Amino acid sequence: MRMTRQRRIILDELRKTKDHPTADMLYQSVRRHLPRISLGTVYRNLEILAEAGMIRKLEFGGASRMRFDATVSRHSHIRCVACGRIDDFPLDPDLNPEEYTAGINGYEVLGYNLEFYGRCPACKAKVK
Amino acid sequence: MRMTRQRRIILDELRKTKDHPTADMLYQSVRRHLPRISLGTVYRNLEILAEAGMIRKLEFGGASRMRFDATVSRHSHIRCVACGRIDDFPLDPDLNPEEYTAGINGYEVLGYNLEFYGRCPACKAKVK
DNA sequence: AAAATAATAGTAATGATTACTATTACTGAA
DNA sequence: TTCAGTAATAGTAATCATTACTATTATTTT
Repeated sequence: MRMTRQRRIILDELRKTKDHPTADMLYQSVRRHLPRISLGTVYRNLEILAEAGMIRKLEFGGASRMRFDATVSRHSHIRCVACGRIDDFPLDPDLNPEEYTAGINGYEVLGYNLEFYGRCPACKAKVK
Repeated sequence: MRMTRQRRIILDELRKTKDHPTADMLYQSVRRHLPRISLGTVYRNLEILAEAGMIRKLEFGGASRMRFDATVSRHSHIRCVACGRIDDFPLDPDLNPEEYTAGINGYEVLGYNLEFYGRCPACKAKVK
């Protein structure tokens, strides 16, 4: 993977912020450095950086648009149902979700979603 | 809310299946009973039924399309990363997510997403 | 039954994302 | 260093799920 000027600046801009921007938000801030960059380049590079494990792609339930996160270490998110803001917070693997409900980052916690992913019996058999 | 023929059949078709269909999948099966129904009607009614708490809307991370679930009681989901299949499974509020990893429904469990939602400090202050 | 209201079918619009294409910028071997 | 090969880009068009719109139809209320 070539670290092009465009790719470098996209990564830098993402790392500068803590607010899990959408592709378009990043496009706006990257344009201040590279006025001729195209939105497609931003999307493509975010995809490539995510595949390389350098950033994370968040497809947050309830939000239509994809969001991106430069923090790749394990952590969780809390989203404000009123304004859509998303904050990081540390995930404690020894806690069950119910035990977090006493105020995360000053939020009033309303609930959580816990979804698992894996390989179903049929696909497990197929690949192996 | 009027329980129109269309709305009734959409609800019935959703209740018949366990595989969390998309709006379009439901549209296909409802059309077998109402050949002239429109996709917009399916979307609108799914929205109305979800608001009434009669069904649940799943916006599963990693899946682009919305999915619908006639089971409104508390439960969780596991998605196959290979084929996209989504299965239900019971959520135990006393377990932390790590403790589920010993095979859910015959799945090979690869991981989980835990996301919280609530009201952020700013919005909490605003509304009250 | 007439008036008021809600829902529908069909179609058009929206908006995020992806695909395409000609051009440009690297890379690495001769 | 040069030049052939390859990757990446800008700009634009296409895709596709969802939502909005509108004239018409169905249901409820008075």
